[in-house]
Amino acid sequence: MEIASKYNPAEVEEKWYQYWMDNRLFHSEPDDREPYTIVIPPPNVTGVLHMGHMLNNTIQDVLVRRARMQGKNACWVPGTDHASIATEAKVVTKLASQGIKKTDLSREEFLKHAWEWTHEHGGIILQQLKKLGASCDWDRTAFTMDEARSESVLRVFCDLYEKGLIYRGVRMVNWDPKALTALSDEEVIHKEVNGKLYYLRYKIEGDPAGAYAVVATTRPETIMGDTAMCINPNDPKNAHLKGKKVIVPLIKRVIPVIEDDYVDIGFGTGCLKVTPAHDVNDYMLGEKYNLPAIDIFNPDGTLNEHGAMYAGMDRFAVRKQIEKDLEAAGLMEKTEPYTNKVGYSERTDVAIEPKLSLQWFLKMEKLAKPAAEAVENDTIRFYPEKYKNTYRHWMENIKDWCISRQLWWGHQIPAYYLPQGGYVVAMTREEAFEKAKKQVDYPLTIDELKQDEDVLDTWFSSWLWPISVFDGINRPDNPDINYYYPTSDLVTAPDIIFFWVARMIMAGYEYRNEPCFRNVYFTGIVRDKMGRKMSKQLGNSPDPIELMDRYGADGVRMGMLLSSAAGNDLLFDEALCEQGRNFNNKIWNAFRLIKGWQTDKNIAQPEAAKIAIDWFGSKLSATIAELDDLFSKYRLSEALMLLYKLFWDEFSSWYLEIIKPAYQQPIDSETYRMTLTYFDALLRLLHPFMPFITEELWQALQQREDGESITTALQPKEEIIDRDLLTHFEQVKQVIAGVRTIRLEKNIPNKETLELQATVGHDNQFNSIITKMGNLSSLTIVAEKQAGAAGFMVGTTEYSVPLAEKMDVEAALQKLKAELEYTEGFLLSVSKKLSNERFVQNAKPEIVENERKKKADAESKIASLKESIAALEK
RNA sequence: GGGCGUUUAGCUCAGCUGGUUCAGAGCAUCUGCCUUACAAGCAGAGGGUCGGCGGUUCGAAUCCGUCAACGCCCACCA
Repeated sequence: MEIASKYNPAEVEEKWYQYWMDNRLFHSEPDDREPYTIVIPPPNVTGVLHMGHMLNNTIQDVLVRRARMQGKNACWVPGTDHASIATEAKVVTKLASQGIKKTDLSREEFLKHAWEWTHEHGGIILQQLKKLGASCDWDRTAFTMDEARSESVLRVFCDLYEKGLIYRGVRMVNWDPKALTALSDEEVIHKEVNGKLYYLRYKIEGDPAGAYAVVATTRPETIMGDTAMCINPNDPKNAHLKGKKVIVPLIKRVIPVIEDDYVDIGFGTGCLKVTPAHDVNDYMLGEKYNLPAIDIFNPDGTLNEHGAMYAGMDRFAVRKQIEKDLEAAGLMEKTEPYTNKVGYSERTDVAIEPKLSLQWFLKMEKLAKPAAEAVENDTIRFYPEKYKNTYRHWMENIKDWCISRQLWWGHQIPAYYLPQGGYVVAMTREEAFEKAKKQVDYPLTIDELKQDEDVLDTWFSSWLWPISVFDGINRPDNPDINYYYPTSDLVTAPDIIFFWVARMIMAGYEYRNEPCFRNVYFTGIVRDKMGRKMSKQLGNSPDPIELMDRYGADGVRMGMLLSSAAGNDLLFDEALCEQGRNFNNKIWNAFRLIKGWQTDKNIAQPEAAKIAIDWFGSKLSATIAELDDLFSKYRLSEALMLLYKLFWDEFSSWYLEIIKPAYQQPIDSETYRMTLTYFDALLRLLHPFMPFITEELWQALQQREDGESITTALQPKEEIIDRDLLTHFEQVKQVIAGVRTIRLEKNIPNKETLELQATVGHDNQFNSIITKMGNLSSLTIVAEKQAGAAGFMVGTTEYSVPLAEKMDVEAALQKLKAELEYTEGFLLSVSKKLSNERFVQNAKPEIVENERKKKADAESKIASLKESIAALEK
């Protein structure tokens, strides 16, 4: 059978994914085995795969596949998120393109469109994950708005309400004038903006001279909402304003001057305009001094009737216009350039408007306590650990969570308002009706109940995810939740540590009284190789699907993993995928070589092969031990690199080359058998990283049973490690490299055999290997180095290759002298150390001993170098 | 304004509790090879005063201080 010299991923990937599905290899049911559970960070239901998903899901798949191959009952639950605000925005845009305005639709009509959109685009991303090789249990696919998850959300809302943790109230919230909804603090991104500081003149009421106070503000358009001016009581320069009233420019409303030491004497003029409806601090002052709050904005950021002559204009247009008007009226003292931080909506990227509104909130303090402790005492571990600090800081300063959104796409808040005021909270309208009847003493029909129009924040469903995917909220004692929960690892990006991770931990303790996962692996952000964040606008984000077409899923997976330590940003470079692809090809060709050999039972096993088998066995075991350690620390890219080197350098370049029979010659069956065993083990070790090629070759390696798969084969175990052998073998490699270097330097073709002479200290037991790999005609021990031979040293043993042609004595001398000089310098520093009494006294004995050995070795090396030099100089 | 983190070879990064894993890896570079598994390859080689300065110590990439650059998170100074 002819095998192509290049691996073609396209031919095998789909085939094996189908095979895995057909044999339900990723499906999990509770049993006696130890569970290993991961819940996917659910991507937006209408999203498409981007590089961040690639990284994140590759890591999860590596962990899941490895756990599965360790004999654990591995369960990776996939699913999608309804992404309330993002999806609603997409639907609104799509409708707009068809000439339909959201406001023209009823809630039901809009939701119909949204569901259509969801069904049309939903699940694309899950199909893309299959291409990546994600070994999810697709039978368990969940959606944050499917029936079970929705019921969970409502149940939790009712429960927290009953517990008194959810309340409704008027608060200053972050208002998104584009999405027309309130946002949580976490959804606001502060950006530095270049603006102006405007100095406005507020005339003092009744002052005959027309004196005025000057107020510095960044938002002159809000003066119509001013209900006071505030000064610091200890500010001498504004003392004359005490007890006075001032007149708001343009609209000429009279407002009092109040005093509070919140005001910074040094900022601006020390006078602060107070607009309780549009600034968080002003709101607090308003509360304190009982000031009226005048809301001058419509929800969309235009000015309402309180905006007087600016009514109907957009807030930013008003800012420009009012500047001119104030100047014209002589009420603008001056403006100066000023940079300040402005909050922007994470989703719509418009400036947030602080707005007083009636919203639902969740009290966080009680929920946060066990969640904070769990991370602090390492019940839940973060990788990398530095995020513990970030987490702690947030938890200690946690504020109540605004959970209501003025949107339609989401879980509608299960609060029902009574016709004559008041409300009840219940799972269903029917239940609400029952409750309501008991509360009122007037006749009530079920239709008179009006359900709250708002929906819940998306994260209010996501925070239940590790529990709700196993239906642990609705049925808290079902076999799935009892078996799979707590989940094992969570793999996610650090930017949602507060949105999601922290809140999941809270929900976990509140509803299961247990951590929701044991370990959290934070991935970095995928950037381009120039370090820029990948974005659609920059167009620097490659299409993952296209990448996989080009390099194979395994190649891309490897590319992602090669440079991504936990928590480190990944500078994505296609060259890494190329490296991944090349590695696939290397494995493929090693397979071709092995498969091409004919065995012959009658050939005796060569000594070199026998030694190589022993050596590689130890090397393999040592690597497995190291691999286990790396995995326990979640150092995945190092783990992969370790295997890469094991396969490429140790197995291909050394082991295979040593055992390789001469061209078209058969191999002895014992060596062949062991080689297949090793290859099988290597494939299993590599499988979590590169699932497709390893399955393809594992199946081709020998006859497998129907439905058998490497995905459920066990990881190879560590066996005996002969450290001595490993050390010796490294010296053998050096000897061979020495011979090869001489070949290269002297321009001797590989085909030509060489003689190698070794002085005392050479270990004869590896001669068969050295002879084969160095293509030697003889390897002899000599008492003294022959003059005119090219040489090198390994440890304290000197090797030389007598050459027929005349060698370049000068060059050889120079090389030897340089080495002598270096070694003498080295000896000097070691001797110095040893003659230092304090070192000998203070350092650990084994270290001193080591220094003595270094000294002895250096001395012997110097002696032999001097001899060689003397011989040459004769 | 607070807090955290990073700085080691051209690039991306390892170097745990100070001393034989101490100056490393992969990629890139250079040299020689189309040697019938693989040129997407083979063999070999070069390359860093471990960000600067100061300190502790017999000994510092490693500990302490300080400065600098960069990055991230949090924060209501208009």
